[in-house]
Parts: sequence; C-alpha cells; structure tokens
Amino acid sequence: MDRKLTQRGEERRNQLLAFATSRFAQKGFHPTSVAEIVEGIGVGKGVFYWYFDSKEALLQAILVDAQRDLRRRQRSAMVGAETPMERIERGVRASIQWSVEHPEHFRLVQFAASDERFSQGVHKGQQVAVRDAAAHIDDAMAAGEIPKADPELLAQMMIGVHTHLVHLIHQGLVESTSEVIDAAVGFCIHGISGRTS
Amino acid sequence: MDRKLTQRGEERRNQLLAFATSRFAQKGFHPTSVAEIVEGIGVGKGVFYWYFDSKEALLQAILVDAQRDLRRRQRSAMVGAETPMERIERGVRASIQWSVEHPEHFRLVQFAASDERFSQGVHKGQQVAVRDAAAHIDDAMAAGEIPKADPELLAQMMIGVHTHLVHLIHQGLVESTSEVIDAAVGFCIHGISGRTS
DNA sequence: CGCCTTCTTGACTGTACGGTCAAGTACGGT
DNA sequence: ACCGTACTTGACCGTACAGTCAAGAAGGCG
Repeated sequence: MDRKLTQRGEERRNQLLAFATSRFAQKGFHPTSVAEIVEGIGVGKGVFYWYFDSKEALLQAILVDAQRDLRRRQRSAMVGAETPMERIERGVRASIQWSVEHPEHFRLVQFAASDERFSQGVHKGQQVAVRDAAAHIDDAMAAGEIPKADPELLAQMMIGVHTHLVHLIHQGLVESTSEVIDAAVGFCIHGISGRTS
Repeated sequence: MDRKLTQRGEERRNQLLAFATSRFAQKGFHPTSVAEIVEGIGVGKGVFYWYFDSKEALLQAILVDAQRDLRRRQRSAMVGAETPMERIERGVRASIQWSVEHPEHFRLVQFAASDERFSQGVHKGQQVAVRDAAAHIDDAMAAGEIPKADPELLAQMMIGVHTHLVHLIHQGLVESTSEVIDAAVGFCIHGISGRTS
C-alpha cells in the first residue's frame, strides 16, 4: 500500500504499527483480531483499512521495519573494528543488544520465521545476515585467527545461541547483564575457535 | 480426558493425534481447524470430541507425548557414558537426532513455547532438561574437565545451538549429516570449554 | 440373536472474524 | 468562509469456527 500520507496520517499509521506490534507479540498474530487493535487505540475499523490492506500487510510492515533496524544497528557497531574477529564479536553483541531492547520485534520475527505465510521474507533477511557473518568468519580464517570450517554453519550456530539467549532474557529466566552477554559472546567465540578432531 | 478406551478407540485416537501433529506442524495450530482434521481422516466431527475435549487439549496431548519421548531418548543415550563430558556429548547428540527424526513434534514444541496458552507446560519440561544438562556440566567442572562458569547458562546456550540447527535442517538449508552434527556438538563442547578473560 | 456399550454422524448453534463502504467529520489551503 | 482532500465511523456482510448432542451404527459378549 503506497498511499501518500500527511503528517497526521503518518502519526496514525505509526500508532497502529506500535499497538499491533505489542499486541501481536503478547497474544500471537492469529489470536489477535483487527477489532481488538482498533479498539486498543480508540478508532474505528475503517481506519485500519485506510492504512493497511489486511492484517497480514500490517505484520509484513512491522517485520520489514524490524529487520531494517537490526541491520542498521549491526552495521554501525562494526564501524572501526580492526580485525575480523573484532567485527564478529561486535556484530554478535549488537544483535543481542538490539534484540533485548526490542523484545516485541524480536518475537514477531521469530514467529514469522515459522509461519509459512511470512517466512519467505524473513528467511531472506536472515540469509543476508548469515552471509555477512560468514564473510567475517571467513576473513578470520584467512587471517589465521581461527581454524577452517564451514563459515555459514558456524554463523548459524552463533545465531542459535543469540536467539535462545534472547528468548530466555525475555522470559525473565536470565538477566541481560553484561556478564551474561559476555558469556554468550565468549561461548560463540570459543565455539568457532575450537575444532573437533 | 480420562476415558477408558478399547483397542479400537485407541487406534482412532492415535489416528487423530498423528494427523493433527502433521497438519499443525505444517499449517500452524491456529490456522488449522477441527473440521479440517476430521475431514483429513474421513470421520465426523463428533469423533474428535469423543476423544478430546478441545483443540487445545489435543495439542497438549501431542506435546506431552513428544517431551516424554525425547526425555526417554536422552536417558537411554547416556547409559554407559563414563565421564561427565561424554554424557553431555551423548545427550546433545541424542537431542539433535531425535529432533531431526521428529520434525513435526519438534516444531510443535517450539510453537508451544511461544504461545502463552501452552508455554507453561513446555517450559517446565525444558527446565527439567536444562537442569539435567547443567548437572552434567557441573560434574565436568568438578572433575576439572572444563573451567567454571554458570552451568545452566551454558546448558541453555547448547540448547540454542541445537534448536537452531534443527530448524535449519528442517528447512532444508543444512543437511543432517554426521559431519554437521559433529560440528554442532564440537561448537558446544568448545563453547563450554573456553572462557572469556 | 439380543443387549449393552462404545463409538460415530453431521446438522445445528452462537460467536467471532476479516473485510467493505456509504456517509460523515476534520483538516489544510486559498 | 468555502472547498477539496484526507481521513474516520461503524453497521453490515458472508464466511469460518469451536463445540453440542440426539439419533444411529458398529462391535463385543453372553
């Protein structure tokens, strides 16, 4: 939906986005109705459909924004890193931090990855992230910092650690202290630095 | 629902369980209707409600069975292991292998962990698994095999690697060869063996 | 075979939902 | 103030859904 919006329109659209993000994350996408969303911000149902073609279109918009924001964060965290391993470490940290700060967006991306209607776009975004991380891992291998192995597979494993840790933090089972994040980063760094014989 | 069933009844109930497992995993729990399930096995809607009180009850039954089966598998894999590290390694392998062999059950457990109606039971089961793994990690630390750190946090990180890898295998992005599984096990073993300074 | 118990059918019920759109209101510019 | 455009309302529509249950069929046993 490429409607030109006034500032007022943009504000209303953002209000819908924000409320839906929160409610979808809390209750799930499917169990959350359009009626509930409009009621939550005190508008009529037609407002919803002025801005979004469908409930799915709303979620897509949320997902696109979230993934763009995360990528921006990772990129800016790596600026100034001097070695591949430093870039990897900064990338992992930035991801974890962004995810901890945006629990709802994080949760919706995870949901979308598992739902056949939404997974395609999300997987594409994740593939980009994996390839970027793998390139840094490859650089670290070429520089002799770590032993050779499949860089994409290692990148995926780091993402597994990150994802799970963030889930735990959101569940309140783990605190998002710097010690915990250091431990996760350490686990990953040592995981890619070691090697089965 | 504690209905006593004949053999014929057990067979019908199992048919419902099996079909629903597959369809829920493929389409999602919410987007799958009871009507679709009964149509899938060619019975009337009343059959469903003879065996299960609700759609939710059906999913709960699936989840309970899956988690019980996985626990059994892990336990039997560790029989005969002589060191804590060996037990850890066998446990990780058994989990990955079970998950690869039961993609649908795995997927439903993941879904359930994220849905507020189902997450309580699933989290309890996962807590048991984490505690068990942490006890082995603790043993390995006490035996001087690995440096000291928070054993439950390390157990969680290993679970993150396992979960993510299994997702990738189910998506066809990674093959479930023994090399890949070895790499994941290696990543975890080195992840817990290393240490941030 | 008759009887009792265990299933099985599927029409029905009430509720909920995503989406539509004619009529109306608000806003911004001249 | 007027006009045109950008929103906004909410009744409505058709469809879908989870769950109910009276009537019937099937199976098992004596």
